[in-house]
Amino acid sequence: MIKAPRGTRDLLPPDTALWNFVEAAVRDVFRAYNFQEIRTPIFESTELFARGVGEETDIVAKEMFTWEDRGRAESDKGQSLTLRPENTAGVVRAYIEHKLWDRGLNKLFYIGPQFRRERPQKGRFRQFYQIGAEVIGPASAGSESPARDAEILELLATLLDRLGIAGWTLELNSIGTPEDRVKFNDALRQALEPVTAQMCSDCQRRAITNPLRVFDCKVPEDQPIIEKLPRISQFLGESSRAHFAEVQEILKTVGVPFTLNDRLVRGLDYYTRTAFEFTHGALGAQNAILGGGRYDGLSEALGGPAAPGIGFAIGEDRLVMSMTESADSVARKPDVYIAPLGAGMNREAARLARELRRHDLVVDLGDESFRLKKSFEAADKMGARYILIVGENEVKAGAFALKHLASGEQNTIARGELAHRILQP
RNA sequence: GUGGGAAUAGCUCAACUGGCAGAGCACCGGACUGUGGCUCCGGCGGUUGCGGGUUCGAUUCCCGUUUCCCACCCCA
Repeated sequence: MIKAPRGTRDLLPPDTALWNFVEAAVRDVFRAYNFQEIRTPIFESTELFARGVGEETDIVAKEMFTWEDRGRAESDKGQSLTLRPENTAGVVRAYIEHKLWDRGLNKLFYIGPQFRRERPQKGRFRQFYQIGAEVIGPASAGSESPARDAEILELLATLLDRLGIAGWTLELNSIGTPEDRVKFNDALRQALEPVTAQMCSDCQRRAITNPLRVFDCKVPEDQPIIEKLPRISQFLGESSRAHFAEVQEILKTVGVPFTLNDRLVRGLDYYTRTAFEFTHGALGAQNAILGGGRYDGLSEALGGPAAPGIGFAIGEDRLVMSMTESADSVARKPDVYIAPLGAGMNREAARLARELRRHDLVVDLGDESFRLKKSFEAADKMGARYILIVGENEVKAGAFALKHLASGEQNTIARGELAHRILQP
């Protein structure tokens, strides 16, 4: 039997109803904040991710689905393409390619699949779905303002609350400008030098390759050492410090709770200043439900003009997992199930179904070969509100037996009255 | 990529130290000719993930492999 490839899965009904419910709510919230949708290709030049996300990141170094395209001619080498492992780089590429700075501040959102060649576990898939947004534009359009950071965070709090996700935590940090980070990195390396030997093997490796990641260490024995290391907050320049303070002030003003976490670092190279993560307890080790931050230098790194930006990506799979809403409760059930009874009744049923559907009713129907009992069982199973019996007697009389399944109340209703009657709750 | 656990009917799970592969739910039919849910009766459903090995005999033991789960790495 051919199965879905490792780390991929089918989303089946009724789960798809829950996904659509989430996406509809998301679109609704984005609309309120004047975000507009963007759709970028599902694969891009490998170079985009190498330059945008960073050669040294795990994502680029070992988690991409990459292949060599064929050239136009036999002799052409063809270019290296990659299934997108995230969507920010693609959006910024589109920003540059279509000169979107002419539109001032761009507030864009996307919903779609991303691909990473990781080992699957709970809440982690090789094809997973992200809901994300990017606010990007020239600084003159206000793209750099702490008001944008706060707006994004407030939007996210609104969205999670709206979806009924209880118990989320917003963790917030500023990782400064690249210049701030250079100073911090130097200090960190200096502080680590004498103590590295006492730390776990992972930390010894991190101390050399990416000292920031030492803060991710979960080994208990290392914690006292880590506690004494310098923090990024001590190295923030005046502008980063003021920017971060204002973000916090706005959040307090609008009443979005957050906790400062100066050990929060982001894995992608393009992040600057504000960095954040929303976590949820019900997700096991993959407790990050969404993450994001500022990327003021990304556009330039991709060969575009200066275009500060901030964005986030929600793991839709994880978001759905942390919801308490059941898929069944959000699925729209048929208003009426039509039961044709006896030879020739499929035609009458089809005519009635067409009429009722024009009134925006959800209509399903059986088959004239079904015994009535079977039609009732089918109507019950799909959760229909009414069953409408279409037999010879009804057609002759021009009035039909309409039964409310929950109450058992049954009436004979004239054809012209049916839609009106069913529309009532 | 590293370490550990698991895989038996559509789903959730049984099957003693190796001895005829089962239950509940679901599905189909009947009891009940045009009236459902409840009940009762019957039926369908399996290469025990896949491939090898040991054995008279393997769901059970061994090896390999695939997938899932848990953790690490990292991230959404």
